[in-house]
Amino acid sequence: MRVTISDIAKAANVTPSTVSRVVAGSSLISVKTTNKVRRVMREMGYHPNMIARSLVRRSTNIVAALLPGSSEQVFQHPFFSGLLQGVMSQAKAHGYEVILANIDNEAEEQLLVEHFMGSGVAEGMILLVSRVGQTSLESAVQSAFPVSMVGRPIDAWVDRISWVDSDNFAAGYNLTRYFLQKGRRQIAFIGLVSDIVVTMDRFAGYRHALKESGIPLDERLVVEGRFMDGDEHLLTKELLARGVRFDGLIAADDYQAFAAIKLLSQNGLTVPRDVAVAGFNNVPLAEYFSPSLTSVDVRPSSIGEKAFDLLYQQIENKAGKPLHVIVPTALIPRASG
Amino acid sequence: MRVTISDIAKAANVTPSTVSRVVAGSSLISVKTTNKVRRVMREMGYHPNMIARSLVRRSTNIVAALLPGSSEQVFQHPFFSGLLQGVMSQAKAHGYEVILANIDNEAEEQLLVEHFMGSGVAEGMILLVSRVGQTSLESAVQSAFPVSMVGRPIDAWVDRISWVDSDNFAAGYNLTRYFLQKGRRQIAFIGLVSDIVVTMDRFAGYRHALKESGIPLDERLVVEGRFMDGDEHLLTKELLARGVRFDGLIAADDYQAFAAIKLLSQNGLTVPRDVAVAGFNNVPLAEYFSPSLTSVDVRPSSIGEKAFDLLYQQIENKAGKPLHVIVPTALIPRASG
DNA sequence: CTGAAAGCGCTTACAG
DNA sequence: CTGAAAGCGCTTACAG
Repeated sequence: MRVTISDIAKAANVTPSTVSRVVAGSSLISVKTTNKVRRVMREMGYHPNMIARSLVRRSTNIVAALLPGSSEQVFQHPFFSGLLQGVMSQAKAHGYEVILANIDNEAEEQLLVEHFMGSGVAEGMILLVSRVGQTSLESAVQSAFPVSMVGRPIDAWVDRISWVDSDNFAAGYNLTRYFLQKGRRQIAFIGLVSDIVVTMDRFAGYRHALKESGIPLDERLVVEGRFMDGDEHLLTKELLARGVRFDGLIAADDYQAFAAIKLLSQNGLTVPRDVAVAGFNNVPLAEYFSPSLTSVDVRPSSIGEKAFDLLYQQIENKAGKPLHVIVPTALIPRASG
Repeated sequence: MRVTISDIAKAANVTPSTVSRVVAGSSLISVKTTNKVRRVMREMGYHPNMIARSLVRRSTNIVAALLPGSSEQVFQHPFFSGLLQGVMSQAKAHGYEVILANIDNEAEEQLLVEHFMGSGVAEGMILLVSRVGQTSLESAVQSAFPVSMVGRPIDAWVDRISWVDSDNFAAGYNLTRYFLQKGRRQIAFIGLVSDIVVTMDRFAGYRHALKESGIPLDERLVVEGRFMDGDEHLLTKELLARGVRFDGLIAADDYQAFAAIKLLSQNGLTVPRDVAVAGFNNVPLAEYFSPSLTSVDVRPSSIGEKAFDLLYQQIENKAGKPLHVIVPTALIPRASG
């Protein structure tokens, strides 16, 4: 049997109240009593039961982190690992535990959100999700349950919830400008997905840079589609199938860029000589790949840290207004373009 | 204020006991009462407080997963992502939540283990750690706190604790045989670390295969060292510095193999023509790399699933003996050798 | 400085 | 089939 506070109280000839105060480090208790109780606790191997404490304090020091999708690819994507790492380091710094949950589908998302709001286990939740329009958040927002999310939500939600995002517009703009300055003129953009805000923002930056340079947007150079798990090359395949010449290629994600480089070389095109290629996320592989990949570091662990910080602020101050943080990005030029 | 079981009881004109039974789905309660209570619960938006429930049931349906190291590299290594994915899918299947914790250093490991054993939050813990000799487990094993770990522990612990491991000896053996059959004779092994059992086992398989073929082990072809975070190339650098010819190279981890290929080519050696190269873990990049990397799939998500299963068995049956599971590996031949 | 008492929100023998 | 009561292991006003 576990040793409880009243076991200690008996052994130390005090009441549970006193033991509790010693555990809490109260300065009310005399040094003598404190020492005696401490000794008994040590001897008997006492550990406070956090569940009981949580029940009375109404706080668990636990937050939930919800990861979208259970697909291997999503789970293993370095962006999410980075996010998680940031969340966990800040959680640890503030004495919080992190419950990790993955969302298999939209129906489950609703259930999970309600579960975490209702069960009293988590004091708040972080949605590691960029996809939006999530009705699942409606109840959370209305009941002022602390929530923060990664990725800017759609406009209607933008001020109702705390979020962190990269400056994806600037990142897309800068990357495109970089290619333009290197003399590229027919720059393709692949991996646009209309309900993934991140890709839309990057694309908007790309479009703006072209416009600024007086280059008309050629829609045949834009390939939409959410491909992963080894199907990323289909984007480039489609692009090639359109038969339009291009000398630059920007992919919404590094893995799509890797697949592009591979497919281009299979089609007799040399990177960067014939086509400059770049991606987003600066995954570890970007450095190892041959040619090494020009990419944009979005600092996922910083994003994760901020996501926790925003959540923490809401937990501390329930009345506070939702806040937004933009984490800057950094262009990492490498051999691919 | 949250709605509690007694709020529901009042509104439905029954006692808390009855509501509790309805929540639990007890068949004792009349259909009429059940329906009435259910309706009230729905109307008032009742969610059971899991903390209170856990306190009385003495079970939280939460397990802890402890991840070694906080370094980016470890956290982002696909092997650990795979492990985590497996753990989480089985946890979900059994109605468990997973608290993720990372261990920054050995001192913290001890604290974390004690925390999770003592606080009553987690019903058991999974150590996603191969490193061993861990005195931190002594107390867990003695108090019969459910634990499972990934990676075979040292001999003294092998029957005291449940664990899952790959058949690393066989994997090392098979990979070496594969190179031998392709006519390679001077096969180097890099990334051996004496206190990482995984690498020792892979190395033992390598040595055994050589011996079986009557090829003496040349110690100058074995490079020890735990390198990560971009320093992996130092292993190959050391190997080259020794000035001994080799036509095969086996790295304890794929990332070390990538770094090797890169460094070899910088030194004018072509893979696989001059040197066949292979690694372990079959990370997603292995397929994308140029040349694609021969590797060993260790099925990390299966390992994670088993690790949860073993833990679950102990939670269900505290008296049960520790169990061991070996997950088979698969050699994935690719262009590098 | 310390104690007695109430209470956090549940569950579950025990009665009827 | 339902209720009254005790209890899970803590914390914290209230008293002294």
